[in-house]
Amino acid sequence: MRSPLRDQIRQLVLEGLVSGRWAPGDRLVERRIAAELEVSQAPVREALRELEALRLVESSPNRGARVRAFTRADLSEVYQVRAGLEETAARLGAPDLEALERHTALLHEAAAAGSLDDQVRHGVAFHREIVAASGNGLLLSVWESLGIEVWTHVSIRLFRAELHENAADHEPIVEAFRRRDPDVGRLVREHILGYAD
Amino acid sequence: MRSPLRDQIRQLVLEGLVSGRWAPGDRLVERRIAAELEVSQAPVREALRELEALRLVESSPNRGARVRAFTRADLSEVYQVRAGLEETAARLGAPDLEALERHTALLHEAAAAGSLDDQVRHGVAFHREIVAASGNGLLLSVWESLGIEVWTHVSIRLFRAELHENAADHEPIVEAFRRRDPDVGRLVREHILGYAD
DNA sequence: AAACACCCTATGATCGATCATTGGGTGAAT
DNA sequence: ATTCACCCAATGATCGATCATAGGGTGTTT
Repeated sequence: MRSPLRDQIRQLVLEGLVSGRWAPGDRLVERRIAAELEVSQAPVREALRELEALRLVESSPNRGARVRAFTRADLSEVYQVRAGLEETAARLGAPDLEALERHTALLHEAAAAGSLDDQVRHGVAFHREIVAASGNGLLLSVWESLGIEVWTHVSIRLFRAELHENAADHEPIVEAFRRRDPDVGRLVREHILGYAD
Repeated sequence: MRSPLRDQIRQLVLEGLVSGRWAPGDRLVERRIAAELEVSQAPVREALRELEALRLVESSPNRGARVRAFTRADLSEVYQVRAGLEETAARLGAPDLEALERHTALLHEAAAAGSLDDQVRHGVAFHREIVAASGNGLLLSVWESLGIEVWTHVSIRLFRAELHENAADHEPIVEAFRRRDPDVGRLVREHILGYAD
C-alpha cells in the first residue's frame, strides 16, 4: 500500500476540487489545509506536489499553490494528447471485447438512470480498458496521469460542458476491434477528438 | 525560478544516475544523501519523488527508494509512447525548419567529433523541436516527462546500446515537413520506432 | 499627491527531532 | 536443524519549529 497519509490528503483536496469547494485561482495554503486535517505541513506539501503533477494546481517558488485557471484550451490540449495516446494503444493491442461491452452496457444504464458520475466513470473505464490492453505499462501510466476523470468532472462544473460520452458512440469502436480493423487507431482518435468541440 | 534546493538535489542525483555512480537496484537512502549534501531530509525526499515521477527510481512505502532495474522492455515502452506523442505533434504543427536543420548540423558535427554527449543532446533537441512546435504545451510536458535524454544515457551505459541517432536519418523528416507532407506524422513515428530495435 | 524606502505579516522552504515500520539477527522450543 | 517469537538497528514518515521571501501597509521625502 502507498503512503496513507499523503494519499489521503491528496484524495481530500481532489474531492474539494471536484466538488467546487475550491475554485480556480483560489490559493491552497499548506498550513491551513494541514491545520484543518490536523496533520503537519509536510504531507500536505507532498500531496499538493502530486496534484501539481496532475496539472490541477500550479505553484511558484515561495508563492505557494493555487487552483489552476482551467480554460477550454487546456481541455482541448488534453483531448489531443489523449487521442494520440489511445490511438497508439489501439494499434498496440486488442482489448478484451467483453470488457468493452460491459462498460458500454453500464454506460447505457447510467445514462438511462441519469447518473452523471456513473456515466463519467464507465466512459472513462471504457477508454482505460483500451489503453491497458496495449500491454504497455508506461502508456497506461502516462494516460492515467492525464487525470481524465477529474478533468471531466471539473470541466462539466466550470464550462457546463455537455457530457459527450454516449454509449452509442462506442459501439463502432467495439466493432472495429472485433473485426481487427487495422484502422481502429484512427477511429479511436477521431472518436476522442469529437469530444473536444 | 523554481525551488533551488530541491532542484539542485534532483540534478545531483540525476548526474549520479547517468554517471553510473548508482547502479540499478541500489538504494537511495534519504538521510545519506542529505548528509552528503549537507541539507536536511525533506528536500532530498522531494527530489526523489520527482525522480520517481520520471520513473528513474521506484519506491514503496516505508521501504525507501532505489534505482529502477531498467530493462530493454522498458526502453521499448518508452519508444512506443514517444513515437505516438511525436506523431501527434507532427500532425498538429509545423516545426521551424531552420531550427531542425541547425540541430541536424550540430548532430553531424558532434558525430564527426565523436562526442557522445553532444550527439545525444542534439538528437534530443531535434525531436523536442517537433514536439514544441505542436503548440500543445501539455504534449510537450508529457514528452519531457519521459526523460528521453536521461534514458538514452542510461541505456547506452547499461545495454551498451548503439547510438541510433544519426544525422542522415533526420533529413527525410525535415524534407517531409518542408513539403508539408500530410504523412509526416507516420514518418516520424516510424523513424522513432526504428530506434527501438 | 507621487515615489520610495522601510517594516511587518503571512507563508513557503528548510531544518532537526521524533514516531513508526521494516527486515535482519538471536535464541528458545520443537 | 528448523521454526518461530522477540528484539534492535536502520530508515522512511511525520511533526513542530525556525529561516527566508514576497507583498502589502505606512510613513517620509519631494
